[in-house]
Amino acid sequence: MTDRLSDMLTRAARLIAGDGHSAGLKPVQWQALRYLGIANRFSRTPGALAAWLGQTKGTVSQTVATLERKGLVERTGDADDRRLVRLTLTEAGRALLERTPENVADAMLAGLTAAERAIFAPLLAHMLAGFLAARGHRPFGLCAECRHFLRDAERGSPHFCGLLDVPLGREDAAAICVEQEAA
Amino acid sequence: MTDRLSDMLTRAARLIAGDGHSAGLKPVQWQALRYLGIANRFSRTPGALAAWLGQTKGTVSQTVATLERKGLVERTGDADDRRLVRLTLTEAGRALLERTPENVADAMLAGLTAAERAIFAPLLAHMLAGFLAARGHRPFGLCAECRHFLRDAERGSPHFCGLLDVPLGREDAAAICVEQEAA
DNA sequence: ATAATTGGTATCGAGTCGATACTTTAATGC
DNA sequence: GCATTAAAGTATCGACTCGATACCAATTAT
Repeated sequence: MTDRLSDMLTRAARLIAGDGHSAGLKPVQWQALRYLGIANRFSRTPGALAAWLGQTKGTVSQTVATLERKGLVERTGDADDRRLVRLTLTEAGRALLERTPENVADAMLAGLTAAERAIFAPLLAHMLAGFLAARGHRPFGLCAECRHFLRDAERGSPHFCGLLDVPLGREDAAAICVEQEAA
Repeated sequence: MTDRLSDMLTRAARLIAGDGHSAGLKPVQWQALRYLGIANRFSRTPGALAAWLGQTKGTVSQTVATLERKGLVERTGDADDRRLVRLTLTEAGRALLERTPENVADAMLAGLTAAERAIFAPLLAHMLAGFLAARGHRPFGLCAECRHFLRDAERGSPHFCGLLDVPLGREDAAAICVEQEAA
């Protein structure tokens, strides 16, 4: 029997994932760029990006190289763990990201009313989280919703990460993290 | 402000659309194959496939060529309109399709209860249909749910297509059609 | 210390993908 | 009827994707 829901979902997915051939970039490159715009500083590495995109390290390495060649992303080595590569959006990258043209995902969501979105969002979240957990992939949630997140730490910085033992700025807390585990 | 729903949707889309690297095929090839398994005979052409996948004719032409080279699909010219190319799954193609391994879209949907799916399906349908209409793309619905569909035609065949002026078998009626317009 | 693990890169080959240009066949306009 | 326009496909190109394999360097386990 033909599963219409599955086919519909797959088609929608293709339309969304295949979107982004403007400005001389490819869909994955846009997604990488967008990820770097919403990930906190611990998560802006090739490895985390690979986990987010569901690709191999090798593939991501090339995508990052291309973005660097285009002057949109910068790689810098980490002083503490010298295996790590930190990725940063350049000014050009950030600028490009800000004037992103129409986006298929957003266009689709725009067709839903606020009420419908309020029903849709948790369903999608549940579906995605269940899948990721079943496959042993990282969920990538908001830092502030993590069980290692310590709100209003006493010292300097407003918050604190109990896992990495590191102070968290306001931007970090509002961003996505590879290490996130739901509270 | 970061739109978490949009990012979540995009990630899910990538995971689904990027799935299908088994059996020496690529994701698009699987999707093309699957489409040919659910499309009625009027819709099994390169053009309709391009519309379904949201790609250009040129790209699809190559994908089809690859599938033909692999012996999974056959092209035959149409006698009436000699511009048309009819695509047919070969035995090998059909067999491969039947023992398809785990599918990300299905795996995700499996995480929902029947009740959740019953809420999710119409939302997704609404979202997708709205987007397609806004962009002037074909919706691709069930033949039997088309406004040109005439149930229980008097003569030989069970049903009839008022648009193409052609009798419809039971399989056609239960399949997806490029020409479909909701009743 | 030595092994195992982790984070990344290099290279390869098949394939994707849009863009452009082109061919053949059908429909449309006088 | 015949010229024009439109439609369906294909050919070719160039940049890029993508997994696979192999590899290196730094870190962590034993």
